[in-house]
Amino acid sequence: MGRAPCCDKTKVKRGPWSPEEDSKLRDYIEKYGNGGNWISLPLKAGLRRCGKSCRLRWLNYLRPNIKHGDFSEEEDRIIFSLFAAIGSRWSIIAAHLPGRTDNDIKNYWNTKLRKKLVSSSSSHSSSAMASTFLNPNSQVVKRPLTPLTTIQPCSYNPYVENPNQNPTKSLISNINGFEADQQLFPFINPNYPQDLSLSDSSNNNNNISSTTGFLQNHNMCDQYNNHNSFSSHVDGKTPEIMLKQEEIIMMMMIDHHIDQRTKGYIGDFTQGYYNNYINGHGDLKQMISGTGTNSNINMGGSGSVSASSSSSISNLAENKSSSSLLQHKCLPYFYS
DNA sequence: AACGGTCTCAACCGCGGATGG
DNA sequence: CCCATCCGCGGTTGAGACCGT
Repeated sequence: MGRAPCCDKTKVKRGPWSPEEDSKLRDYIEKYGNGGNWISLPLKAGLRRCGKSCRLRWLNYLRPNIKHGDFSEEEDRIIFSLFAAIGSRWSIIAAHLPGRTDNDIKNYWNTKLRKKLVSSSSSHSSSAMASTFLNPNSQVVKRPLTPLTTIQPCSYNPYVENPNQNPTKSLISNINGFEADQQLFPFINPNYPQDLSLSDSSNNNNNISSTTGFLQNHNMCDQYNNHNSFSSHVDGKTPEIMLKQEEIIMMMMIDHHIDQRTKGYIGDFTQGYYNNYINGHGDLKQMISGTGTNSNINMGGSGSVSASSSSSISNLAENKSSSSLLQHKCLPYFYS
């Protein structure tokens, strides 16, 4: 039994909005707002439309200060950075781009940016990132593997948003206890040379990028920010944005970890956590055992977190293979 | 000019979460 | 605590525009 429809589809108009309908909706909202209820708005405004359709039309098209047209290179960089950090959370990404809607950004990513990414990555020795991921024994990885046996403090947190740009919405504020854990996410290489060229002296915190809000000493995001994204490395061989397998896994684990936090699990992000996670994901295990590169991973600590109620594990239980997780969280980097 | 393939993007769909009775 | 309702989100669709032959 499916969910009841939000309105009677036979009694509402669908498809493109006419100028008259736009005018009615704009006039009504400018006078009365949405009255806290989109469902009843169409009736009050004299529109034969579904409330959800009105909401969408207003948010994506009619609302003031909507920016249409081409995206700037700076906007591209911000989208790349945020997508790398948080994936397809379009509404959060949109919050960093004044005037842009989540729908716009989603469309832009799907039609333009992803292709840009593919064409750039494919210019590196036949899609370096794809081959790195899909063929674990690939020799494309030039950067030494991160020594994960050493826990290094890491200030990167993909869920931190620039407090200067977006004071209203911060995921971190909703995830109790998460702040402390960011120091336990060592999926960056702390020894990798940092490029702080975008440090903004006008910013009170010189470690925060004025454009993206990401802390400057995060390898991955800063390499998006500080270079022409996906351009050739100086040595002409190593795409700087390349993710290592353990970085990918760590990103997935972080997502998993946050999911657990939101469900009230408060265990540490540790060796035990890592082992539980990997053991719960057969394909990851296979990927790792196939390479041997991560066999000495040691997350430090001794605590452990049950993985049995995470959304990731639930996905497995529902026979959504963890490849779908890979697809969601990782493959956007590797489309070829 | 005609046609077919591709691209774009506004709009729709359905789900999960939040909220309030 | 349960249930109904609404909101907001991300994924998907499809009509029209565009492009190449």
